Amino acid sequence: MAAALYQSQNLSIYNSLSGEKEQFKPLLEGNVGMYVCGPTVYSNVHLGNVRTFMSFDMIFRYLKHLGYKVRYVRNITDAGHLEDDADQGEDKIAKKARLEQIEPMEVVQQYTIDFHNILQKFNCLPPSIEPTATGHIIEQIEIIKQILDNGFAYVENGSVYFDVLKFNESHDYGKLSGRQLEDMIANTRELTAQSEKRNPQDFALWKKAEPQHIMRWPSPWGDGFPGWHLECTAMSTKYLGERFDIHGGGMDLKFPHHECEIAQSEASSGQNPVNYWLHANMLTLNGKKMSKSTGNNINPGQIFTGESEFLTKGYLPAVARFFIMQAHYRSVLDFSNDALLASEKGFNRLMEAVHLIKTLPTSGKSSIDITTWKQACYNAMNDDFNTPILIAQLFEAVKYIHQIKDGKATISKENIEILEHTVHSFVFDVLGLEDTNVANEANTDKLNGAIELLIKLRNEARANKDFAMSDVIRDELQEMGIQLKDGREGTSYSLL
RNA sequence: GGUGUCGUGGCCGAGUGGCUAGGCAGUGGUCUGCAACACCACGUACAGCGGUUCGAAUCCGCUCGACACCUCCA
Repeated sequence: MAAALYQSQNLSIYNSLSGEKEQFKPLLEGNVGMYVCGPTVYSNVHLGNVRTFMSFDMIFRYLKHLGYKVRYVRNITDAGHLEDDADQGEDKIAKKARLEQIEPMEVVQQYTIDFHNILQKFNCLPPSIEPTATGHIIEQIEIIKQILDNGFAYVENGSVYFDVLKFNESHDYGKLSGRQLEDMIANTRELTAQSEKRNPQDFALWKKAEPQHIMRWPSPWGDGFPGWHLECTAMSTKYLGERFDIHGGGMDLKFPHHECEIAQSEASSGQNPVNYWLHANMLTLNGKKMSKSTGNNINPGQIFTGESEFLTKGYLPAVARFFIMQAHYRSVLDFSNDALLASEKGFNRLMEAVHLIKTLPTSGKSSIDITTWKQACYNAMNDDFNTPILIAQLFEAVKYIHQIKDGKATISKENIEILEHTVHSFVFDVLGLEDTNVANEANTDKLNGAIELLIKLRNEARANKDFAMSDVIRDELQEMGIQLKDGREGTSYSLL
């Protein structure tokens, strides 16, 4: 068996916990456990959500490409996510169900399906395991018991709260987000409502269900429902263990959500749960964070149709994915129609070149150093998944491909296989860009014949200097989205 | 107010002490019946001010500005 790629490639990852790039070394050689916080399914995903999941999809894909066996767990939050983190307010899903007068699980089902559909359109691979919060109530209760036993939580009127102050005496609450508990306390606003919590920094592990609350489960503390932060701890522990390699999520979950996860694990199992914390940055619109509540957002489906005040036309999902991959996952990226337009052109140029590879002539010798180029692609990805640099390298390959085609460079049979394989691996497998030509393959033969005929007729007209006729054929095909290209070796076409 | 990130050429967007990022747009050229497409060539930019250094967009300080988290959001 050939050695896995990861043995020769030196992957380093920016770890939010240390604030530094670190060499990646999984706990168990050849295996990676990765947990990513999934959506709360109370409304349609917006494009900002998609960016995060797409970023981790790319990471998942690259790890697999390197030969790691990856267990990728991404949850569905279908209970327990309250409207604010002060542990007040209604459950988001229950509220939606009340407003629409349907069962909470209907809400969950509807938006889970929407979530899956959208991610599939963007060519995101499904995770290895996609657990739901409501499916893991027992596990959550068990963790609460442990935290209580260890003295880091207290019961108050049927609810259980995590005792942050107590925890901070022996542990470091705030190490992920770089906060000091003292600062947090000093900056806490006065709570108007009287709280059951001993301290405003404390967070709910289990909330007592009021009689009208429909999403409820029995527990040692009475009927209630689990706290939002606890779900992720329960599910990651169950499927990846008390310690695992990678935990990801959006930047906005760093505090308090991920900070609380660390605290819960340390307070229950005594383990610092995660080796590498990864945070994907925000996607902005008009320079501001996309947000469901302010209306500054765009639904992914609108990108395909162009039905949005922010867009002049629709775009292929692959174009949107290419646009997102052109920025580093840790950078803020601003979404705009102009940027998408530019990406569309670049994407098309890349695809054209990819399709040219199999038509290239080979020769005995290569004038291009393919091995060095290939390693440059890996170096880009090994440097904290730097997809913009990878894409720049892919455009280097586009240049090579044209040089070879024009006879300005040569490539050996052996090297062209490396070129083709590498380009395909990175474009399709790692970046997850969909081949725009494949979709039409079924009709290609018939279409091909018809267009070839038109090309033949047009060229006859041109030979007879009947340019009026030849231009009609050319222009009307153009209208239909078929572009004729007059080249040195005759006329070819491409679908726009 | 606290914490953090960032400010790159017309636009998007990498990089990070000395060596071309890349894409889009633009200009010139090749090709063409004319075009389109395609390809080739071309841009020395890093908020401002000071400092460190042989040398800084890259390090340090200050100023200005933006964004994010602290309060639901990926």
